[in-house]
Amino acid sequence: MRMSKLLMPTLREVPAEAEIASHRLMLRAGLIRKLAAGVYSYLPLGLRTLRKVQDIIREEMDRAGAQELLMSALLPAEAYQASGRWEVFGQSMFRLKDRGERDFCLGPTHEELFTQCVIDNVKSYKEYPMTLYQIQTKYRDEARPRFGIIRSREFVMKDAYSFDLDEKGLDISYQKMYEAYNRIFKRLGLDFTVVDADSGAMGGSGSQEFMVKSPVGEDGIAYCEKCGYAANYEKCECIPTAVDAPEEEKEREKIHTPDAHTIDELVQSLGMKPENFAKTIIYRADDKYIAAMVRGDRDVNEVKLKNLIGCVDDLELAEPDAVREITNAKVGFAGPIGLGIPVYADKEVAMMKNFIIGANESDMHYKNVNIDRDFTPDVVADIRVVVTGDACPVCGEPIKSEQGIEVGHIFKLGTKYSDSLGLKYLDENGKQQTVIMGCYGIGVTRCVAAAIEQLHDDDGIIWPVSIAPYEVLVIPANYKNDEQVAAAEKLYQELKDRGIDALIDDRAERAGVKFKDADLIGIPVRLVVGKKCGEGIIEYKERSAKEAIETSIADAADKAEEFIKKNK
RNA sequence: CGGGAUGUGGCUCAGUUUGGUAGAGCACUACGUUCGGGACGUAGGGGCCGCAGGUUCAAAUCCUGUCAUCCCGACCA
Repeated sequence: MRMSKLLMPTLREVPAEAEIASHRLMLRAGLIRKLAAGVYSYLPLGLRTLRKVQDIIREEMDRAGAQELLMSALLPAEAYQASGRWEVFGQSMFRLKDRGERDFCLGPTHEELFTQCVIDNVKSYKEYPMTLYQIQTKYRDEARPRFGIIRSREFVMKDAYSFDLDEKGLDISYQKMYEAYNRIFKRLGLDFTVVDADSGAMGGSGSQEFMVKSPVGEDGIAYCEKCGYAANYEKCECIPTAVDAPEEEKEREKIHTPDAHTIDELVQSLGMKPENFAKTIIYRADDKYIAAMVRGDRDVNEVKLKNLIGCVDDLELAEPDAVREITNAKVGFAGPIGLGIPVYADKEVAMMKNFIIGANESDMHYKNVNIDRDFTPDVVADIRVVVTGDACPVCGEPIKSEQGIEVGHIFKLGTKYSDSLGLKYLDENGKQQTVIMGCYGIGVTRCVAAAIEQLHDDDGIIWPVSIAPYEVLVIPANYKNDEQVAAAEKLYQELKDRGIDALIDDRAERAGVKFKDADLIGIPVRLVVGKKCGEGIIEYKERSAKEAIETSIADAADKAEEFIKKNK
């Protein structure tokens, strides 16, 4: 491609709307343009990269035995009504009506459609196992789109669904996808981690996320350097630790604690440490109320709590009025003694001695409280959020933490959709069985942003060869020098003849402008035909390298090709 | 959905406090000089000052409403 003909509107200045590196660079390098919040157009360079990502995904999915198909993005309401998700999705679904006032939506995800497709078209158990996938545009009306392409309202996703006759089959299908995903992200040049993830209230034994480590990531990763354990923060199991040296149980005492309704204020007024307190937090789970207890220095993990109580829909902090009614006190003085709702205590609370709790009476707390003697929780379980330094649940070493961008998720769905939609089969004994499903997603557009987030410097993008819009960029340094231009054109032609994605900067621009743009758009190899052209010498530079090296014109194409092949 | 901020030419922003009829840099067009890390000079083109009301002799500027965008949080199959 000739740059003089390429729609590549690079920006010298940073658009005010962009906060993070990938967003800034995608705008500056002319990859995308915004149409509305969370809605972007892909310009030629951006599209080429997006396509290359898709091609890699396609190759690896096909290699793993999955079949590609394509569902509509425009879907009738009925598709989601049987599974109940027409309601569940609520505001985050783009809804519309056709001219006959029938309800439609723009598909946010396609579990139901794939399940229905199999129901309609697969007639015999002999056709299983089967894995289907598509690369498709999804629509979600995010409450808050952000970070450019990382969290947008229209995005490209690869979603795959496996259909198996039994659990053992699902394990095999899942494993194949696990391996395919590892190959895909490696080929995309991403530095990623696989973490255990939450599988939601609907159960399911396996769920793993592929995370690209990045400070701008929206998910927390807890990991262990020693044994390699890694989990989503929400999922990470917590090993309870006792803080107090063993001591005698003391007499329980009611104490006056005026206006001390936070742990901080209690610590101030009583001169104790946060870990001497147990906080009791009132939640509304769907339409009933429950209490959760964790140590004063811990936080409740709402995902764990939600899974534990089997709360399907909504788990939220109780409204202040409800708290006052339940505890007979101002907000901030809740405690388990005499509380009329179920109490879920964290394992660590069960290990505490002589601790302090709210007394369900305004401005009053109890001290020297002991579990079982003074109250008995209905359930004791792991319901807290992991913190850095906690013991690794596998080997006990201190846990570390990092932020990550979720680029892939593989998940054993089980029979959620096959049950609700009726995907069954007759086995060889004529007995009716339910098909078992898995689902596997990759945020394709998000991968592009994640790659840039991880691979850039102050000057611009540093594309890995596999997804670079072009592989080699040829620059005649002085466009008025006929010798340089002719040599550059010849080199460009040779690269193209070798099947390399080559780009030539044939614009009537000064060298400085061309170099700046070259760095910004991040083409992996740059060949500059300049002053030493007459001696048969040009400059070879890899975008990731600091320095350029001189090479003969004769060798340049070989050198470039070798690098491309090696890193593709 | 709660909190905060911002809307002025394609981009970055000044002008708003103290109303007086719109400006800079970059980009664009033409010519000349320059020519290996975003050149310089001269001359140009381009703006319903987000939108709608209101106050006023006069509104980018003050008031009311509304829309949009960004940031923090909540939410996130």
